Amino acid sequence: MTSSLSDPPLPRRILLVDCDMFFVQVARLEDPEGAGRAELLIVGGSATGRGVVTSASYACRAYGVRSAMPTARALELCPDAMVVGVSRTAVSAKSKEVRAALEELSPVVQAASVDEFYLDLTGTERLFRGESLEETATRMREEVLRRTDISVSIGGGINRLVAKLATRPAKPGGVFIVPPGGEADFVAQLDLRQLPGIGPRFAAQLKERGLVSVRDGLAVEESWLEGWLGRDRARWLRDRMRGIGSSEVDAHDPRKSISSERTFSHDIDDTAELERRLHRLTVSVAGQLRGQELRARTLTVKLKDRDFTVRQRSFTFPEAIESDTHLYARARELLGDLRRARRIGARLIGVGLSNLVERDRPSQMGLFPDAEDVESDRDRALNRTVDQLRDRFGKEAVLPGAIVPEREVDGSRGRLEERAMDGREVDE
DNA sequence: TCTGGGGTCCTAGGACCC
DNA sequence: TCTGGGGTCCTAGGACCC
Repeated sequence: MTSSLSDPPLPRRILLVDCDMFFVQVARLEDPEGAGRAELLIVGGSATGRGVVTSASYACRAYGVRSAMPTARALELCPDAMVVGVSRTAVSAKSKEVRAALEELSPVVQAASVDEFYLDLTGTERLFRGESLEETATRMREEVLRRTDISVSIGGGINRLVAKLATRPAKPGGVFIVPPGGEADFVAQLDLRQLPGIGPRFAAQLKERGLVSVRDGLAVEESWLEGWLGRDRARWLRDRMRGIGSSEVDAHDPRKSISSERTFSHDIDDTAELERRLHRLTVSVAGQLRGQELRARTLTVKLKDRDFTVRQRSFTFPEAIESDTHLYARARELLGDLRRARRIGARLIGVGLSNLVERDRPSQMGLFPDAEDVESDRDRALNRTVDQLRDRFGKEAVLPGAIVPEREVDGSRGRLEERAMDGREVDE
């Protein structure tokens, strides 16, 4: 029964499970009496007055509303729409539910985003008793809906690219499988702009050269394409136009970065105020970092200027670190660099951590016992204690006095700060 | 109309090493 | 003494995706 080396390899069976207008569905489940009853529903931020559409119901899309569109614009197109927000916590919890349901139905599941999951069902042919991939996908769709109340669409094919492209004809709430061998014909019906990796900018450049559909692209000389794009990009495009792509689905794909950014309701030109915002964000991402038992080597601070210029500065530590104080001390310097380079009102500030390593992996270097950029065990113990305090008493309990002792603190924060500094007193 | 927040990946130049 | 080529790491910026 086991396959031998002489058997031809079976075609891969890759599915992409894509939640239909995920944020809208979550908002409706969270508020059945309000959002749940609104046919015309937009999920998006308007808290700052600078919000954009995160997701819109299909009824709204009929009016031309699209995600990433400024909410104000969406309301012009569709004045009767209800606009709501939805908590990240609820979205993330629902995403985990969908993933857990899929993990019971498929051997390999990789989350590609909060609402997309790749499945590799290669090798399940016998397990599913000769069921076609389409039948399997249909069964999964129904099972996910039953278990999580989330409607999904499923695309399938021999690789990730084709599975992803197949979700388009599958929507809304259906299944579409591209049969093995049918990839090139399937992709040839599309426009270049629909291929993942071809965004507004590249699509415009292609159009300038008369290339709009995949057929247009396939008709040009490859040497011409190489002359324009260079060998690597030309090859990349040629493969995509033929439906050729990777079929690797990796359930253990590690996280590569953690970041947080905020757009202000009004531009900020005051460096001290920017530092306060930066401090809050840094404490938040550092908390996420420790929560995932990671450390970071690279820290990046980002500003979006009033005129939408995005600038960033980053610093790589000799060793991966995790403590609020060390990260913020360096973040503050990076912000200083950015401010010196261009002193102008900012509409957004952000902070990111990358070059992540698992916390308990032995250090790669260990050669910098005296360097000021290396944190001590005591620094780490302090931060973990603060995390425990926050878990017990809420996020605001230890913010921000314990982290920035030089800033003014009122009496109660002062006491908390001392308890946090002592560590053992609150350790369990 | 006035432009979010969370990510991934790529490129290109400079430093540094062999 | 002068010159070079490859590999890796770091930084800044940008395209793209959901």
